[in-house]
Amino acid sequence: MQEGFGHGCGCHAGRKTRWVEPSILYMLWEQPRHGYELMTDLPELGFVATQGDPGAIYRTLRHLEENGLVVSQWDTSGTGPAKRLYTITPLGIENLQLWAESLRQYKLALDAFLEKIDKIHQKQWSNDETGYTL
Amino acid sequence: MQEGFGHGCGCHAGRKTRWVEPSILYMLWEQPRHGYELMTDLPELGFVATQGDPGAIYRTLRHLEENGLVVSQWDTSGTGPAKRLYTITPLGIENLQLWAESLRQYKLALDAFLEKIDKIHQKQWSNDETGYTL
DNA sequence: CCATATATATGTTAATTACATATATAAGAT
DNA sequence: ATCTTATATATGTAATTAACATATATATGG
Repeated sequence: MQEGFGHGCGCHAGRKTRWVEPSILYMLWEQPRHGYELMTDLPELGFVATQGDPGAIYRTLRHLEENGLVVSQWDTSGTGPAKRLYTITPLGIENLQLWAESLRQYKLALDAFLEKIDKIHQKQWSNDETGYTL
Repeated sequence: MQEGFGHGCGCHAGRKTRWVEPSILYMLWEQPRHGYELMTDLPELGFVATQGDPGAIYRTLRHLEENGLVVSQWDTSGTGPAKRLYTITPLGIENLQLWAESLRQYKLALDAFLEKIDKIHQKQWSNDETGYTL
């Protein structure tokens, strides 16, 4: 099936853009962390909901490390199994700034679109040419 | 290869979220149009860049029609080959309003994230603990 | 020694993006 | 006549992301 929609009627209910990559970079820019910490703390960022999707975290971290945007070292202190402590690199910070720029551009487009889309309600209630109601 | 990135260094340069579906629904809410018109006019919306990607338009239109959000009729008037004229349905308008809501939620998260991410520049220039410069 | 919390990692499917190309009709130029 | 161009719709496919499920391993507490 090709849904990702909700009510079986084809209506929109849940496409998401989580921006996992810039979110992780930002958290690591604040301070070095390990994967599990990122997984639990990212939702607090208010931007990504990665709870129950640890795959997104660890795959992204490995991708970032392959490209030199973060580095990791094993941390055997503390309780529980060994953890990788990830640290952002200078290249990673540059990359995060690129993300910031492109997200700002993105915001401009989104704001413009929302302003247009706001007209729907107005017209819908004031001028019902179509003859159907919601 | 797994890039989609720019400089061969793994840095961000181009992930896009075009929101083709709500954009098409909005254009059809303004007035009935045919596919080619959508393809050429959508970039003016400032949100999607679908020039050179007609596939996105026609596949989305068929998907929308399958789910009853738009209907089409052949238009043989005018010059050139016959064209399908697409019209949004009441269900499509409801769907567009769902999109509007979720995009507004999305905007809130994006704004919050951008506010945080703005701190990068400040800290980078004022307090260079790391010892490297950009 | 068993359940639980911590921690990392892999696998799979679906959806979207991005790009390329195929098909067909009509108008205008040579 | 036919060649090029503009119009118009449609299909194919690879790459990326999202979404979900599951596997592996270590330490702690009962």
